[in-house]
Amino acid sequence: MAKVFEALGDEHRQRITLTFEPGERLNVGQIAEVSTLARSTVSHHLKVLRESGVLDSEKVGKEVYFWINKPFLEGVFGNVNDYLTRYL
Amino acid sequence: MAKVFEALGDEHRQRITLTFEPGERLNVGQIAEVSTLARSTVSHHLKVLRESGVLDSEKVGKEVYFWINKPFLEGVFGNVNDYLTRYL
DNA sequence: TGATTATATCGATGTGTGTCGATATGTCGT
DNA sequence: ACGACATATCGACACACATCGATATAATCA
Repeated sequence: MAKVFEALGDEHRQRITLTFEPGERLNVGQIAEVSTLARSTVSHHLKVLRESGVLDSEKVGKEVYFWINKPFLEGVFGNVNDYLTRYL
Repeated sequence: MAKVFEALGDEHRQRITLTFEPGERLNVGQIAEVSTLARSTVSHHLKVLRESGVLDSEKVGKEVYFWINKPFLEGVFGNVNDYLTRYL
């Protein structure tokens, strides 16, 4: 959960995360297209986001598809909200 | 709101934030005592946290007291939760 | 098998930022 | 006014990390 803040603390990774529309799956190339960064750099950020749990990924053929790990994020930010509401 | 993630993306700033007990107000010295960092470094992190909105502060005499900006955080993470629930 | 495409990794570079000690600013008490 | 204390700012340094091009790995197709 500390890693989530660390991952989303980067401007580019925030932008990448918000690129996904509901239920959408995108591969590295598609994300790199709408980004100003090099493909290798995008690949690096996607790795960070996946390792933090924000994104999940699956290899399909030669492409790797990423998507928002919604259940995980709901859990994390649910905890944050619980903490805040308990915090009188 | 991007700044909140940026502020909480740092390990030390997370620790500082969690140091506060409900309703508690702490000055720089008190936080520096329970931290391994130098006072000037703690002061720097507190500045980042205040500028992001996570903390609020007030000068009382020669000391500056900080506390969790709970309404602000509730708003921010409320938005995050709204976004997640709308995100089917 | 060889060529092409998609992605990841590697190596190098530059920049940002965390860190500290020292100094400056501001406040209280004497 | 002066000294003591709390905090902020400054200057310098070190290190982490973002970035890129080039190379490596993997998969599809001819």
